[in-house]
Amino acid sequence: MNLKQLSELLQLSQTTISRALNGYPEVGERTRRRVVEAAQKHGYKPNSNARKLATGRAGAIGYVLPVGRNVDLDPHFVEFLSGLGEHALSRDVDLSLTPAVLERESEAYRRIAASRSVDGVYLSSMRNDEQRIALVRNLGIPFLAHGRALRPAEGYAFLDIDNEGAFYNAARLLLQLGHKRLAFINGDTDFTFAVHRLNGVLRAIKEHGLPATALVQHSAAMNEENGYKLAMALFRGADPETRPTGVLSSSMFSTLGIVRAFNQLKLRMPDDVSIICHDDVFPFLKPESFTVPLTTTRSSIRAAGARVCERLVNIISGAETGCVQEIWPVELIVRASTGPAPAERKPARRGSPEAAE
Amino acid sequence: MNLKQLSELLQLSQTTISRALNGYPEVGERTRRRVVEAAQKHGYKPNSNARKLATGRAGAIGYVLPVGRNVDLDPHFVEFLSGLGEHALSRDVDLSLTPAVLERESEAYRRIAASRSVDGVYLSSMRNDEQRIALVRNLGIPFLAHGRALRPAEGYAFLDIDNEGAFYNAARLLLQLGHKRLAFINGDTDFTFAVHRLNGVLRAIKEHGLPATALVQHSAAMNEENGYKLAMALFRGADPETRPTGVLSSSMFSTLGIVRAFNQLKLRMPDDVSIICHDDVFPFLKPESFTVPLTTTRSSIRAAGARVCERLVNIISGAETGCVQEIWPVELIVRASTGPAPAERKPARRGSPEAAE
DNA sequence: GCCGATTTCCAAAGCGCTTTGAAAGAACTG
DNA sequence: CAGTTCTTTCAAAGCGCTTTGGAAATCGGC
Repeated sequence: MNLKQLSELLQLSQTTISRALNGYPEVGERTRRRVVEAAQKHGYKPNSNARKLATGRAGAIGYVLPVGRNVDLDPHFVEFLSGLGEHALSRDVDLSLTPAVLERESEAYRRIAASRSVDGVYLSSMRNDEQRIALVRNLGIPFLAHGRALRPAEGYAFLDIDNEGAFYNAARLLLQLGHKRLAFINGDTDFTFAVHRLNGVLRAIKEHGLPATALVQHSAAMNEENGYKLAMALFRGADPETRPTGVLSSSMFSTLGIVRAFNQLKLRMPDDVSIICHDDVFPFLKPESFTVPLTTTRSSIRAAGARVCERLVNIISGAETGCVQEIWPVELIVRASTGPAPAERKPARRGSPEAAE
Repeated sequence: MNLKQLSELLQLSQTTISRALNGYPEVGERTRRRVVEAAQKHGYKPNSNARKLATGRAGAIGYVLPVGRNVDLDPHFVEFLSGLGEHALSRDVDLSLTPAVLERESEAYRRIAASRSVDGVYLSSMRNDEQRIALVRNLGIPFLAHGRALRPAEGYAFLDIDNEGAFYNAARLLLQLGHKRLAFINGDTDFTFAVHRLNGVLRAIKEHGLPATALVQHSAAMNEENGYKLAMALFRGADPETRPTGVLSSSMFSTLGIVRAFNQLKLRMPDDVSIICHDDVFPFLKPESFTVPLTTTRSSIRAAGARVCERLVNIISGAETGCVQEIWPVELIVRASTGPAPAERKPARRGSPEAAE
C-alpha cells in the first residue's frame, strides 16, 4: 500500500493524505480522521526512503562503529546504547551504525556525509590527537561529542563527565586517609578521559604536598587481564614499606583483575591496600558484588547515552545552538574497599632495637 | 555535488555516469575512467536515500533493539556486534537499530517492513513463545534467526550453537568425575537457549542412570548478583552430604557471583565443588581470569555475529535459499575448576562407631 | 445575494538516483 | 558500399513521498 493507492481508495489527493498524516493544519478534522483510520486499517506507512529523499531528513542518528580483529568494543557500549535507544524511541529516530576499521574512519564519515544517510552523528572515545571533530565539522554533519578532546576550548558541543574531578576526589580521599603512595591503573592514555583522570590524581597529590613520585601510573586497555597483570607487576614481591597502599582503577573490569591479584598475594582490602574504582554503572557487575564492596566514582553511562541522543536530536533540529559543553559531576561513593593507610612502621633508627623487626 | 551537476560538468548523461560508477559493462573503458576520476576529485557520492528509493534496496540490515527501564542489554551483544560489523564492512552494508520496548516490538517490525528502511533483519534472544518468526515472515522481511524457537522444524533459517550438546557434554563430564548431585544456575528459561541447555543436562543425568532429583536448577537473568544469590541459596548452611558437588553455569557473569559465594563459604574449587561455565568469549573477562581457571563450554559469539551478517546478506541477495539451519558445535575446555567428586563419607550404619564422625 | 476571508483540497514540481528502450556511431561482413 | 552487429551514449520514465502555489468550496457580514 502506497500513497497513490491510498489516495485512489479514499478519493483524495496525495497531498491531503500526506498532510493529514503529518499533522498539518490545512486539513479538516473529519477528513483527517477518515485518512488516519484508513491508513491504520490498510497498514499504510510512508516509505521511509521516499520520505527521506523528499524531506532531506534521514530520521536517524549515526555512529561509526570501530571494528577490526584487534578492536574490542567496550562492554559499556551496550549500556550507552540502551540509554541512547530509550531516548531515540521517544523521538522516533533510528540509530545507524557504520562499521569502519580505525584507519579508514574518515572515509566512513565522508560517506555518511555525502550520502546523507543520517542527520547527525555522535562521536565517542575521544583521543588526544582527535581528528574527527575538524572532519565532521568540515563535512557539515551536525554532531555531538561524548567526551572531549584535550583542548576543550575548540568550540564544539560535547557531553562529558568530570573525569578530572572524579579522580581528584578519589585520590584526595585516599590521601586524607593517610595513604602516601598511590598507584593508578589507568585506561589507555591515548584517550582523553584517561589523561583527565591522571591530571585529577596528580593535582590531588600536588595539593596534598606530596611529590609526583608518590604516584605510579600504568595505562592499558581496561580488561580483567591487564588489571591482574599490572597489579601483579606492582605488588608481587614488593616491599610492604614502599609499595603503594592506595590504588585507583579506571574500570570495574580492571578491578576484577586487581582484586584477583590481591587475593593471590594475600593482600587484604582495605587493611593492606585501599582501592577506588570508576563505575560506569553496569548492571551485570556491580561494585557491591565484590567480596569487599568497592568504593567507586560513579556516573551512569546509560544516562549519558540518553542525554547524548536528546541533545543530538536537538542540535539537528536547531533547538540547541552554540557549543554547549556539558560536564557532569561524578559521585564518590564510599564502600568497604577504602580505609586508613596501614600504620607506618617506625622508620629504622640507628641502634634502635625494633629496627630489625 | 549531485549527479546532475557532475553530468553537466563532464558533458555526459546521468545514465552513463551512473553506469560507469556502478560497474555496468555498457560503458567504454576510457569514459569510465574519466567519470571515476572526476567523481573522486569532486567528492561525488550518490545520495543514499535517492539510491535506496530508486533501487528499493536499503543497503542495511536491521535489528530491533529492546529498550526500557528494566531491560538490560546483554554485554555479549557488543561482541556480537563487533563480529557483525566486521563482516558488514566487507559487504558494505550498514546496521540499523530500531529501538522498541518489548511489548510493542511487533509494531517496530511492521514499521520496518512498511518503510523498507532495511533489507532484512536478524532476530536474537529467541523465546519459547516466539512470535516474531511468523510476524516477519508474514511481513515479507527477509530474516535470519540467531538462536531458534522451541520447535526447530518450523522451517526458517537460523544460526544457533548446540546448547543442548554443550551442556550435555558438560554435565556428562561432571558425572564421569563421580559427581552425583548437580546444580544448574541457568539463564531465564523463557529463552530457548536456556531450555536447550537444561535438556542437555537432563539427558546426561538420565543416560547416567541418575534420577532427575540429582539436579537442582535455577533460572534468572545472568548477572553477577543473581549468580551470587542463587549460589548462596544453594550452598549456605547446606549439608555437605547432600549439597551439590558439581555446578553448571550459563554465563561468566553469573559465575563471577557463584565464585564469590564459594569464597565466602570457604568452598574450594575443585575440591569441594566443581564448576563448568559457558563462555561466549568475552575479551574483557576470560575463564583463565579466575583464581581457579574455569572449565568452560566455549563458542565465540563474535564469530556468530560475523556469520549471521554473512548469511543474512546472502539471504537478502538470494544467494542463500531454503531454510538452512546451522548449528555450531561447542567446545568443552577443561581447566582447573573441575575435578573428581569429593569422596563420599561412609553412610551412617546402625551401631557403627564411625557413624558419629 | 454579493464580496472578501477562510477553510479545504488539489495538480504538479521536485528530491537524486536507477533503469528501460532506443538511437547514434563504430566496426565488421560479404 | 549497403547491410548487419556491436558498442557507446542518451532521453525519459519511474521510485514514493513532501511541498508549493493555487483553485474551489464554504462561510460570515453587510
